[in-house]
Amino acid sequence: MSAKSFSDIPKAYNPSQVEDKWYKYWIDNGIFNSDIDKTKKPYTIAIPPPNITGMLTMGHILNNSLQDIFIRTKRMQGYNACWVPGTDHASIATETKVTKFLADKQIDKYQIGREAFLEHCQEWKKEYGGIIIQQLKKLGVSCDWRRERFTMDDEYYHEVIKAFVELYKEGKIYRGYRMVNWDPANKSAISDEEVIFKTVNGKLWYFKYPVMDSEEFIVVATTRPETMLGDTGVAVNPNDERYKHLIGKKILLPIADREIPIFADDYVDMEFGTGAVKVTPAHDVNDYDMGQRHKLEMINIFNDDATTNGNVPKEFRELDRYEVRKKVVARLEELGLMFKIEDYQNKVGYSERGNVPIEPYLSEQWFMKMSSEGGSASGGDDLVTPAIKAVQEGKIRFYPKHWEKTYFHWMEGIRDWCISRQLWWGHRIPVWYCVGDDHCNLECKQPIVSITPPEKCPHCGSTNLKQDEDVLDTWASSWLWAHAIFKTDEERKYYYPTNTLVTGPDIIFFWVARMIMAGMHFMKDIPFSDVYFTSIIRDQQGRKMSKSLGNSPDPLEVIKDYGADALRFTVIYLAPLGQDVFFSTDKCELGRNFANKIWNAGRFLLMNLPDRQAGAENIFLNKDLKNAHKDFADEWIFSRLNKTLLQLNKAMDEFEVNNAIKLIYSFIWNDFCDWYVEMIKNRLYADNVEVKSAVLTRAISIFEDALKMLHPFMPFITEELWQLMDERKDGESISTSSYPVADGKMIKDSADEEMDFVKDIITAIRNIRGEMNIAPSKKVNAMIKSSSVKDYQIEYIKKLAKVEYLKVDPNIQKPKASASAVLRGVEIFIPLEGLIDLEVERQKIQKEITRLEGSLAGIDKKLSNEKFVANAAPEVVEKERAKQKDWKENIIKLKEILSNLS
RNA sequence: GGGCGCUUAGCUCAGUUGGUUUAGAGCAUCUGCCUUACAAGCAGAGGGUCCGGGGUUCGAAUCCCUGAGCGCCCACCA
Repeated sequence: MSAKSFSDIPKAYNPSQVEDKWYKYWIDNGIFNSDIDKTKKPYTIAIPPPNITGMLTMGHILNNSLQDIFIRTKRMQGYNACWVPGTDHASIATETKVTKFLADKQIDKYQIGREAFLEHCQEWKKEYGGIIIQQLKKLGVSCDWRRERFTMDDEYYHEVIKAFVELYKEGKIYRGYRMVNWDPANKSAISDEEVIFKTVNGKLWYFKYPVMDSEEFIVVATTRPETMLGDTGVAVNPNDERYKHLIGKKILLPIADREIPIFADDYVDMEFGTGAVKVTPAHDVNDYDMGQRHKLEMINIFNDDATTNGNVPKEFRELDRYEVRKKVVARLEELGLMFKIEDYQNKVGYSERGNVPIEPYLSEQWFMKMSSEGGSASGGDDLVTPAIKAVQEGKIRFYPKHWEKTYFHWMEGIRDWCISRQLWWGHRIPVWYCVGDDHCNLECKQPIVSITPPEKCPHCGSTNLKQDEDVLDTWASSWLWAHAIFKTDEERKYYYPTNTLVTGPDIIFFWVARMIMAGMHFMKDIPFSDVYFTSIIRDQQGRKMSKSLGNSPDPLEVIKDYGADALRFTVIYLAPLGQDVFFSTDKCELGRNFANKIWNAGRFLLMNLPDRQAGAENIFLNKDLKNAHKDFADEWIFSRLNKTLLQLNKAMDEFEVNNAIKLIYSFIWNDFCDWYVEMIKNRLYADNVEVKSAVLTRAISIFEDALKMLHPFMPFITEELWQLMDERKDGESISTSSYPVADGKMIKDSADEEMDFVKDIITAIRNIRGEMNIAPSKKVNAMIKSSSVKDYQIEYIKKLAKVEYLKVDPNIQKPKASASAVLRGVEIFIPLEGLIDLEVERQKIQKEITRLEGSLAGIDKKLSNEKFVANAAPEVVEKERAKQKDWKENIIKLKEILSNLS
């Protein structure tokens, strides 16, 4: 780096010029790369792989900023930091998108067929799949890009298939004809977790079903009239007196003209509706269960797209389910069988991706067994038990902790996972069927499960084999992410388990829980030790930011306007652990302003360096002088620096990242800029050359430490300034510089105390100036009646409070027509002949006396309470006594001032 | 129907195992300033029944009970 001259450095920080330059520098110098290095401890993060359909959202910004903060901090602290990036093929999400994309071009997925469709998907992935990765780079994330993974890479694909075969052999994967959640838009089964329940305003229809051989009707209520075409029974509660006489009788189902039984089942709630339930075993989960219990006929009335099939009367066939609903209702009305219709609010399950109501649907699917028979309590050889234990035993910690409850609750009530999808984009299920020759026997019906395609049927020898058409649920591949991203055993041994997982609580079931299961099962170890659940980013109205609502600002635009550092800072600053965040773009001013503040602090230091500006005074840096010529201000800033570091480490250990950044913010802005920089100016502009060198060297050293502490949060500006602060070698970076280590010995209460005293005096004088509307450019004279103000403190007070002549003397007489303040046993007078309004001053002092007397009364009461003195900790009582004494003295002094005020 | 979280200044939030006391910060508001790092800034000021009601305690924003409001998750009520 060649030194820049001060005149090159603009007054306002301009991020766009800086960010791309340093990102390229980091990549070119391999700063983010990680390889096995047994001399170093690894610190590993596996990125939650964004979908290839994804665009960068504010959620990604928060999530990836956090990961980058963790990984950069550890990298600087000497760990072998490895952040593996990648993307998820997102089976159903991508297939939905590509299908729609093709449909817009009048291309039908089913017409072109599987192979052609998959080619389109690959093309689509090539075109759009990398966008989000490119966008992430703008944020400054320090991933090892050489390690980029995709869930359908060859090695990863193989890993997924291997896991399937393994689990099948262990009996943990099975095939079954079951009722599943059917997405008619995608014509595929989906898992329970992919069903989103929405409250909809619907109706409750009451039908009259005629009881056979009787004049009676039985009235049933339903939210889905169309399913009556598949009814095969009517259920009542066995204890329901109203219907007891009908149990065992039959009903002639209207329209379908089918005879169906009336039976009793405990499931029926007598209070709801009429207490009689129409039962459609093929299209409702509860009805299915009842159907099983009572051996009812199952009549499937729908095709895979939720249109009616041949099992309904002719005129009702091949119609959309909502069309049929209208027709059924109309017909029942015609027949005089409509009893009544009520408005009714109920919850309807929607397909997450298809965004249409799901249909409970009977079909042949693959399932993964989650807990052993009889629940998870009984055994250890299932997937769930070790995963529960890992969290229970604290091997995996959740932040915030309360998510553990949600996790346990779900894990304990877990049901088998439907992992097959009637889709094409994804990992095709490694199962083949013999579709045989003449000599085929019954055994040939057994599926052939194999990692590689079998050549022939092991039973009949036929080579006429057909692979299962289905692909796996996307989460049945991403659940292996934590280990499958590492290709060799050696790498797995070194990097696995990963350390911190940063993800949203919305995928705790989809992904986090299943990754834990996969880790415990396949690796016999946890996949990560800490899980940080991010906040949800909401807009100003409190709505979740989402693509569909269009209320999420484009992060790239925000980065363009405010800078990546400002965006990162703002999002982290606003996001406390476990709380939602209300974000709006203009809040980024917070981060931008902070960046500018740091920028100018750096500028100030740089402009005093001789080699940065021709003709500047000769202040040479001399690292040997870093601790020379220290006074209380220096002691204080070191004390503050080290205290901040300790608090920062603690906050980071507890994943309180927003507290961490607030600590840094406050140290840089309030301590360093507001006070320390102002205080060193006296010495910087004084005569002693060595003192000047010492002061500037020290200030720069402290500033560099602050830059390092800030670097994980705001990587670009800190790199830029760090590079400017000193001559750096080629390839050197703040990213790989050593992180400051806290030194408890540097924390000195005496320095803090002395500084507070001086600050209070300065603030009191500034306060008077403010109230008297004295321009900052105008100096005043001041007197301090005290014996405790030290000579060396006087220059600071004069400088920072803009005092021309400052007289300190324990025997000072208050001059007439002066404003005054009393604090810490010190009286301050500012003579303001002609400027002061005595009445206003009198009121001000009186107000202060009243306030102090109020406080004093409280403390008097407290201290005269024997129980307090007896029970409270001695140091607390001591503190109260000290306060009491201090306030009493102040009151006396103020009263004296008041009486002499003329 | 269960579970979880939240409620503190106009807004967004801090507030450690109860005790620096006058409950803090940023934004917003008001006042004065282009003071030679920074107007994206500096120096000041005002602004609060800590959601309501009980209780424990010498002492509660903080712990317990209870009520209200908001948000989220889970659950098969036709």
